[in-house]
Amino acid sequence: MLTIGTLSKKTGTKVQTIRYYEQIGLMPEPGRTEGGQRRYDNAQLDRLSFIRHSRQLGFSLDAIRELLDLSDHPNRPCDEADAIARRQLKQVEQRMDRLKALRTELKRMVHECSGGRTGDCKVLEVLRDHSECLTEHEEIGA
Amino acid sequence: MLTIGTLSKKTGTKVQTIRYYEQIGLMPEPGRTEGGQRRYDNAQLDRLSFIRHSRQLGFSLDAIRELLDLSDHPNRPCDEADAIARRQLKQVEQRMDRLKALRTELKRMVHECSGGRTGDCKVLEVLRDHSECLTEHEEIGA
DNA sequence: CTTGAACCTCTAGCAGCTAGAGGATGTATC
DNA sequence: GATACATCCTCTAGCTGCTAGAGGTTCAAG
Repeated sequence: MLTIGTLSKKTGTKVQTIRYYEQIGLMPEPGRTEGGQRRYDNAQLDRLSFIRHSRQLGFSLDAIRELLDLSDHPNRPCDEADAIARRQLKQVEQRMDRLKALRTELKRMVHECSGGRTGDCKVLEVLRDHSECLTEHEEIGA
Repeated sequence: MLTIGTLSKKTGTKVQTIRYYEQIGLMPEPGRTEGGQRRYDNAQLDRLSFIRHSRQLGFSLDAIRELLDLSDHPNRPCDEADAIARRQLKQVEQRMDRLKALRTELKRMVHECSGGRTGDCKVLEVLRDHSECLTEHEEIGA
């Protein structure tokens, strides 16, 4: 019987976060002591580890919900899990591409700054005028 | 005299977002018609473009606030603007590193999935057991 | 039996918007 | 001048994924 604090330490998840996962139905409601404190078993520890690990790989809570669901039904074909992972991979690659463009632009900005007055600062100039950009970049909401 | 809708179209910013920027003090309060509708001038259009462009480059609203402030004082040395851009560049590079590790892991997951049942799906298996990971990855909150 | 760490619930906050309700204004056309 | 209708207004609440704090209770060790 594990307390929420133990679970927290074992998985590196904040206590509040565990309760949050329960609230949104990602973690099941655990048993309680007479006094009303949560007590977990190993299955729940595994589930939380799964969630955390998936989060580290960048999956959204919705995606994780699906993955958990698939994981709970070992006889279903695993195409879906595969598709979710592929989707995630694609997203990661897209984000990387965008970041690459940003890096190029930022490097150029920083490089060209000659250390004078803000009035002729290249950094600010570039920000003022998009047309100076050599690469395409659209980061917002990434 | 530009309406908020015109500003919106010219900068690719949602009307609501412009009002939000005003609310948090990033955009100045514009003039109003007798009826109370906002009317902008070109200086304000430039300012919004600056903000948007900075957002596209991934700067936080706080960073943008600083950059705008610097931009408003052309006689100050531009070290600060430079420092902000460097900071941003560093962040972008860190995010790229993390994404690279994630991509490796995701690729491996997807690659090893043989298309059977979820019960022996490699994707789910990897998520279940962090120790199978070949690379370090810590993405959460990135 | 007392102490004190860990637990409980509840509310509100973070970034950076976005959406919708419910109503007023501005402009073009007749 | 009337009408139509796109656009504007304010206000509130929602999104993701947590995180922090107030104010109070429970558990386990000594």
